[in-house]
Amino acid sequence: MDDEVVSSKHHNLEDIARLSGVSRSTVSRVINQHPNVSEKTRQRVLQVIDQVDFHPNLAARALVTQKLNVIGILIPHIVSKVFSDPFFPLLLQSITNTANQMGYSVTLWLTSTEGDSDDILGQVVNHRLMDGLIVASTVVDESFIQKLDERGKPFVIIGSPNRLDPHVNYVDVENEIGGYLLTQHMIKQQRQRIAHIPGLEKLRSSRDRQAGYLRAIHEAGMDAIIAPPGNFSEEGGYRSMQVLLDQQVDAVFCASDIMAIGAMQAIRAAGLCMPNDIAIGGFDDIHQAALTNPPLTTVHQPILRLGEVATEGIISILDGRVETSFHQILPVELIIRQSA
Amino acid sequence: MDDEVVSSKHHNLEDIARLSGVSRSTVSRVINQHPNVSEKTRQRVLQVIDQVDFHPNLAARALVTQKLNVIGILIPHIVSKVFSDPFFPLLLQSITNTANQMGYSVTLWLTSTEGDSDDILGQVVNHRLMDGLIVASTVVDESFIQKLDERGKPFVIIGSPNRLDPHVNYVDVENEIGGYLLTQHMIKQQRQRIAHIPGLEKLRSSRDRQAGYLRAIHEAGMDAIIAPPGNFSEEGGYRSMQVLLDQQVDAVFCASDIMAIGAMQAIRAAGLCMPNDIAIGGFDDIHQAALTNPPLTTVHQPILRLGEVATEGIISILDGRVETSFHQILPVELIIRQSA
DNA sequence: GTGAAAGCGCTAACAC
DNA sequence: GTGTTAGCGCTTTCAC
Repeated sequence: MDDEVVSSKHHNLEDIARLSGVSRSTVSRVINQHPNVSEKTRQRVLQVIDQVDFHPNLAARALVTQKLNVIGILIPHIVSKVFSDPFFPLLLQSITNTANQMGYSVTLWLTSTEGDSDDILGQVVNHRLMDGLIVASTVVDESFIQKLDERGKPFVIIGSPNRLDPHVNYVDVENEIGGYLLTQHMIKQQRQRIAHIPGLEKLRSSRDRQAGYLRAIHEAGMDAIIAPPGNFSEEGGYRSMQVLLDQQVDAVFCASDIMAIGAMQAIRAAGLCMPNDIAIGGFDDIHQAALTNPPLTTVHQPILRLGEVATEGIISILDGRVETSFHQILPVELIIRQSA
Repeated sequence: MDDEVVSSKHHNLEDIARLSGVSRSTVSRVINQHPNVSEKTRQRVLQVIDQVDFHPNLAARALVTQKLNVIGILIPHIVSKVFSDPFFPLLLQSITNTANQMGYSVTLWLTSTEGDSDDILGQVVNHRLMDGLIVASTVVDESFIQKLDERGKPFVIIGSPNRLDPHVNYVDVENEIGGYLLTQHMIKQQRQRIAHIPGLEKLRSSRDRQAGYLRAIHEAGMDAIIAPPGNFSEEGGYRSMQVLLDQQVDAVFCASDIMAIGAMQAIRAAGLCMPNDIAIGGFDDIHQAALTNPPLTTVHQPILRLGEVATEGIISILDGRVETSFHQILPVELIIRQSA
């Protein structure tokens, strides 16, 4: 009857308790590192746990603690398109790594912003298998943010929300300053007609970069030249640049490196030379930016750090280590290479 | 005492039962669509559920059913590097979309294959908040597969495992055939010195594509010319191509489109013309392949379908609708454009 | 420092 | 067709 049956089923606290000659509660205390356990019993229990390779049932724990140690990442985008930009992959990587290191696992939600999105957003908001949420990029409409709020599910936004609600948590980079710095750099280089290729009208990050461009242009008393948005894609950058080629520009600030790469192709296709005929600048400082010909002058944004800060932020909130809302704006840096 | 208290806490089955004047079990039956409920009570209960916006606690359900409706995706890579290729983003998208549609959510694990990987792999294997796992790409060593097996956690591999175990589930594409078709196409075009740029030695998909290349070359009685592996990166393709430029090749089959794009840059930088001087072919048929100059001849692989099949596969297993192991090899297609 | 017992919210076997 | 009841595996008072 006291067989040492090695069943294929998972062990539970009761098993460990029996095998180490203590009660369930004591085993629980050991696992949760409660102080009130004698060193001797702790060792004995730990040894049994190790021996049978026991891992507690997290669903059962969640049922009583009301906490799963799971965060969600929501990317509300037609991702196949956006993923041609390394921004999201890098973000995913830093979020999952940071979360895993802090003992959290990560649930991924990729939704398009159109069509059946309501269903999926509802699915996300009401999903009971997450403690909190990181929302990456803010094409999300206000109603979604409000739904999250009503559900009482903590969340942090990467990128600033369109309407700045003081109690909404977010992490962002200095988009406006980045646009300003790069444009200013072009002005200092005596460029006469400096154009801008925006990303996506409805994205705040895109609008902020454009605002920085405009500030520098106006400070210098120059005329703004704004191309059609390039949708943050290589082809988009190519097409927007084609439009600009008719307008005798001698410098272009693109709202992303990927668009800058597209624009460079258009410039080369037109038989023009960089940076002599046209200077070009990007934003992001993705890996490829250093490998273009000529190497791309751009604004570095700390993508990995963005994910880290967002993750640490949401986890602080979930662990109750932070009560106020937090807004963090990470610094950018002008990287001067040869394209401008 | 019978206050209609609208508390901010979550409702539970008991609440719904009370509000609709039935027992917990009946509510449970309604939610789980059991047949034995009268239409009248069903409607009443559904109305209450809708009214208070009730969503069952999945952790509690999991505790009794032993099933969470969660699958994990494991990508065992230094992802920042691999993600420059749109393969994984597309895969992620199709897996999450398919899973969500089937009522599953998806947990993401990105691990590097080096350093602390043991810890994370252990974390993944022992994580109790997943029913099954999709392992994307097989740099995973045998010991990991064995661990999964021991844990009894069902899994399916995308890409063939290095050692073909008949009871291991996997989904793959016709890598060998793709390599064969493209090489054969170059042979038909009278190319004399056809080289190959492999991806990553330890990846089976890479080796299979190379095997297809070799089969076609040998059938034609030609000499094989194998460049150093390009690591599936654009720079890698560039560098491998530089090596080939010294060897008077007139055609190159690259194991991925991204490497082909890098190779094209090297060819252009050498002042050579495509396809006249050198024909070039890729593998994947990523979006950018149609936009290169000249447009890239390549082998189309159904990436989205790969994710769908893998997801449907693991879910069939989890839902007990399939008892035998399954191996599916999806067809590829030669896409002839202008580069070869 | 340790154990007994209650209960988290749900499902399912069993009674009626 | 519906209600009662016994757990699923864990944490957490409360005794001792």
